This record gives sequence, C-alpha cells and structure tokens, in this order.
Amino acid sequence: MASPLQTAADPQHLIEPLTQKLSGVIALTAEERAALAGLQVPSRRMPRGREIVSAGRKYDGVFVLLDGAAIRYRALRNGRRQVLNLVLPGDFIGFPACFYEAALYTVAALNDAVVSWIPFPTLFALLQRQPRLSATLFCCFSSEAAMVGEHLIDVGRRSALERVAHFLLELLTRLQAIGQAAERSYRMPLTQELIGDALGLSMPHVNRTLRQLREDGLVIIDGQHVVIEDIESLAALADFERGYLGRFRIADFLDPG
Amino acid sequence: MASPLQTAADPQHLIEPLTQKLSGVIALTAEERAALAGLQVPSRRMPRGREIVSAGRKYDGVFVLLDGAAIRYRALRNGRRQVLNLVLPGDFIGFPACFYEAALYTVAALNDAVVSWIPFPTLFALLQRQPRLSATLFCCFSSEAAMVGEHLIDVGRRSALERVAHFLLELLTRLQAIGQAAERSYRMPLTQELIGDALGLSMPHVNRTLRQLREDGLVIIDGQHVVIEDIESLAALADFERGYLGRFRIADFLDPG
DNA sequence: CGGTACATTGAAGGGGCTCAATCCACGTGG
DNA sequence: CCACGTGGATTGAGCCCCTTCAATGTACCG
Repeated sequence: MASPLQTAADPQHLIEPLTQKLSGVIALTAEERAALAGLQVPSRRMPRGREIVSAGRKYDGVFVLLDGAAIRYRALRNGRRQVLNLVLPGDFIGFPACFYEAALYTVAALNDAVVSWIPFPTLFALLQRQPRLSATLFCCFSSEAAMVGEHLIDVGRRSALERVAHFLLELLTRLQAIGQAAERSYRMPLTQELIGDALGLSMPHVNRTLRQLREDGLVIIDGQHVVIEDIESLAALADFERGYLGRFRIADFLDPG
Repeated sequence: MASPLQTAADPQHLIEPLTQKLSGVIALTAEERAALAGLQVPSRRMPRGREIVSAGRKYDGVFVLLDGAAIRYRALRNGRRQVLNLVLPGDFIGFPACFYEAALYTVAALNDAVVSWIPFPTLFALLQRQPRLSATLFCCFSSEAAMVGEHLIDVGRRSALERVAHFLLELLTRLQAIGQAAERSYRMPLTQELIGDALGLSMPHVNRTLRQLREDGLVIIDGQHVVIEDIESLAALADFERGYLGRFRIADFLDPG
C-alpha cells in the first residue's frame, strides 16, 4: 500500500504542533503565525515501521512530525543499534543530518504517524523574511541537541537503574509539554527492546531494571501504561534536572516584530 | 591572576579561525568576510584549567575558541563526569546551552586558550543582515550536534576497544581540518583520565585499551604523541565513517549574495 | 628534594551481557 | 471456535568485560 498524499486542505491545522512549539519559545506575532500557516506544506501519513528518513539518502528539506511518534537511530555493522532520540509531534525530523550530503541516521515511525515536508528553499525564504523565527529555530535545534547531550551523559556515566529512571522522567516531561501525558502517567511508545537500544542496555536487563523500579515502589508499569509513583525519589535516583527541557531566554534580544 | 583583556587590535586575525571554518561550508563573499571581520570582538586569554563557561550561570552571548583547546562536560552529583565533546579552534562555545536560562554544561580550557566573545545582539544583528551566514551557522551547529550524536553511538553500542579507536580517528580528522595534525599523527590534548570521562570508561581501562591498540600495531602512543599506524584496520575496527565531519550541501539553496 | 600530575599494572569483584526457555496477548486463517 | 504464528515481556544461569581498589613508576616543577 502506497502512502496516500493528503491534500493540505487545512494547513493551519497541519502545521499546528510546530506553531505551538515555537510559541512556547517566544510570543509569536500575528504576522509570524500567518507566515507559518502560509507554508502550505503537504502532509503525509506514514504507517508503523516505515522509514521516514533513511541513513545515506539525501534530502532537500526537513520534515516536521505532526502526529504519532518516531525514533532516530543508527544501525551498526555488527547488528547493534543505537536510538539517538524519540521524535514527538512538533519536532523536526532531519536535524542535524538534513544539511549533510547524506542523512546520518534513519528515522522510522513507531506507530501510524503524520509528517509534513518543508523544502529548503521554502524554509530559508521563511527564515530570511522572519528573523525572529530564525532565532527561535536555533532554540529548537539547541533543545534537540541538548537532549542528545543529556542522553550521552545518561549512557556514559549512569547505572542501568539511573538510566531507566532518567528516561522515564524525560519522557513524562516531554509528553506533558505536548499534552500527551497526565500529571504522573503516560503511554509508553517504545518496546523494552527499543528502550534498551536507546539506553545502551540489553532487553533482558531493561526488563529486570523496570522490575526493580516497580518493586521499589517508584513506578507502576502495566503493558504500555506507565505511572510514576514517586516522582521525588525517582528524580533523586536519576539526578534528573529538567532544565534542559525548559525555557529559553532569547526573547530579550529580539525586537518585538 | 585575573585574565588580561586583550584589545582587539587585529580583529581580522582574531576571528580568523571562525571565518576559515565558515568558508569551508559555503564560499564567503567579500561582504560577508568584511561583516565577520567587523565584529570587533575582544579576545581573552584563558589559563589552563579555567572555566570559560560554568554550568548554571547565564550568558548573554556565545564564545568562539580562537586558540588552544577546551572540553565541555557535566559533573554529576555522584562525583562522576561526562565529557560531551572537545572544543577546538573555530568552534563555538556555548551551543547548545547558550540560549537557556542557565548554562547546561561547564566548558574548561585544557591548556592556555584564547576565546572571543560575541554578545547576542551583535550576533543576531549579523545574522539578520547576512542570511547566508545564518544558514551557514545552522550547518556548524548541525556539525556539533552530529558529533555528540556519534559520540552517543560510540558510548552506547561499542566496546571499549572500538570506542577508543573511533575517538582517535575522529580526533585525527578534526585536527587535520584545522591544520593541527599531520597525515597520521597528532598531539593528544587529553589525559587518559579525560579520555575515560569522554568515552564512559575508567582510567585504568583506557590505559589497557590503548596498550592493546599498541600491541596490535594499530597506533603508537608515546606521551602526548599519537601516530596512527594502520588507519584502515583502525577504521574497520571502529566502524568509522567520516561522513558526519564532512561536507554540507546548503550552498545549492542559497543566493550567491 | 619532596610534591604533584599522570601513566601503568595487578587482583578481585560486580554489573550487565549472552544464551535460552517460557509466557502471554493478539490476530489470523482454517 | 480453535490452532497457530508472532511480537513482546519475563525470568534464569553462566560468564565476561569493565570497574574498583590499590600499588608503583615516572616526569616535571617549585
């Protein structure tokens, strides 16, 4: 089944997760909102498992994930796989690889997802006309880079228990930011095998670690349903600081429009 | 001893490592070179060990490393430390943390270093007037983010031997790009302890791993002097692809000026 | 000459991996 | 309606890579 190309009947709706994300960084003017809405980007449905970006191919633009979830990963020659990050609605797909001759990583849909496509000429024209959006985009890219940085700290210098705890808390915070998590619970989009590939652990050990967290009364996990029982203790265990997911301060340096 | 503030008597010279780096992405016009040279940024000498950026503090701009070397790292509560990346001349200091309320990581000079300071208003004004430079900067940030990404793959899914091999090759490539390495040799700017903090290994094991690489005839290490004996075998061992350090392709999408 | 920083090497222990079996939920077709 | 296949979760046993702890070596410097 070929993925049907949806006509962008309602571009305002389609680009909305991105607009919402950007407006969390600076207060967007009406003109900027109009410029974003005017992008007229087509959206495309991607079935579960489909590769949205394939490592080694080249792309003349960036994708934005509008609905669903995806993972960015690299498959190594020895059969192992490292998941770099989880892509959630509003996130760009293609950074930082999009400017390279060949994509560095593969991005695959975790479940049925919707993505839109912004060609480079369109993107650069937008940024040239709306310099404040350009600065905001720097912030978004910074945020993604910071998440990979925290991820590196996780994998490099934390125990399995600390890693999983940190992972669960980061996911809670990110999902809350886009309204897909309650105060202490959410739906886990990854299998235990993928959690292992993200955290540099084997699947059996992910399972054992989750069991330990459960036995310690820190989390409840039933299938995909995750409940954080004791956020304080979990955050202490994981040395979790949500600063890197938080607010930016460039608004002070930009003209109001 | 307070760090002496140098008068920017020769800004063209001072900003040169950055200009050289940017001109590796796109061919800079005379106007763009002049705009960069006109930045009039003061440079400052940082003695070995000095913190250039301290985690938790806030900064109203970015630094550019002009000479020397530095590490970006996070010190964890449990006393451990993770080095995120090595900062070399021409690299920005402050990305991705610079847009946050508080710096996420600490950046410390490895040896006597020279940095320049670009306040946000100056930077944003430059980018607004020179949109091609803005796009080029996106590429530079992409490159830094990609290096952290590769670093994550290294630490998450490779053995100690593969990690160290990959690390040595990445360093060779990066130092060559700025003319600080010969075809197969360079001066190692990090101690074995710091290599361990970068690769998620203990110092004794870094030592043993280096010895193994030496015994296998892949590298020669004598103090700070590193010679890659067998690049092919080392690259095969490390699964090293230099693509992420390589060329960009945004030039096609930008007007020549 | 003593102190500091870094490199080197050994011994012992543990955290996480590998390999393997089992279980369960679910969908699908006979 | 049940047999079967499949994807994922769960659990166990054994082992190995890497850590921790510790001692020693060595160059450099005040």
